[in-house]
Amino acid sequence: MGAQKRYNCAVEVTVDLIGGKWKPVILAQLKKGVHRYGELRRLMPATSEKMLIQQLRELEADNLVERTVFDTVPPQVEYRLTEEGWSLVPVLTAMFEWGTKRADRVDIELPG
Amino acid sequence: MGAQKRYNCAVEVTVDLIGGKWKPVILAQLKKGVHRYGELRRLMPATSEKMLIQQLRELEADNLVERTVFDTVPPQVEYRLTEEGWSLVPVLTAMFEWGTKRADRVDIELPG
DNA sequence: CCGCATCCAACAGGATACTG
DNA sequence: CAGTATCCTGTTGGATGCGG
Repeated sequence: MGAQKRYNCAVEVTVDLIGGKWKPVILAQLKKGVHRYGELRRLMPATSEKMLIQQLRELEADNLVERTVFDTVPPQVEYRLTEEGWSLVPVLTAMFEWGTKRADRVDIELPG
Repeated sequence: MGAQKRYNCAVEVTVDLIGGKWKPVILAQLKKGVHRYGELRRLMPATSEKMLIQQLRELEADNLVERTVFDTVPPQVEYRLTEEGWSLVPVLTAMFEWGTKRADRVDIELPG
């Protein structure tokens, strides 16, 4: 176990886990609260189904997100942050706040 | 001006600018101080010349990094954060600290 | 020393159609 | 509702060699 990969900087570890286009966005949404699959889809309309489910699976494998299935009809699946996921909040918050300020400076429109 | 692209979340703006495998690492290195090109290469041995120069150019174009050329023999080029780049420090710090703790939890070795 | 040019492999990501 | 399966494309990233 451990030591499968070589990192020269702690930042690389973080990038390896939450890098990519969508993971930070998914986590930021889940930071606001538990969400069903369909809710996430609506919150992230630019993401394809494939990417969303794929990234969710990877986040689950890395123990950052927890998936709960309710055996109902119709099916219901909830996603929430794990404790490890919650530990990412400072990163997510910093990214959200910087993005907000940058959007303001460069005149980018953001919803809400 | 502005409004070239559609974002549904402020986090997407940040990912768009400092996403990818190397930009956060480059910025984290420059946060520690001004560095020459060769120094960055040694600090990031896993990066190819092509990627390093390419990412530096993009960071420069986005006004996060400033490039200074000294007309000497041999040539000397310094890279430093711009004011806009410095505004990213909370993000970089959060990523560094989370990576450090995660490495500790999962038993990953980090230099220094 | 600080790059650029070229070629190539791998993977992240997107479009579409289908299923329990 | 919550996914799967398949196919396809663009970007990321690596290797190598050359140039001011």
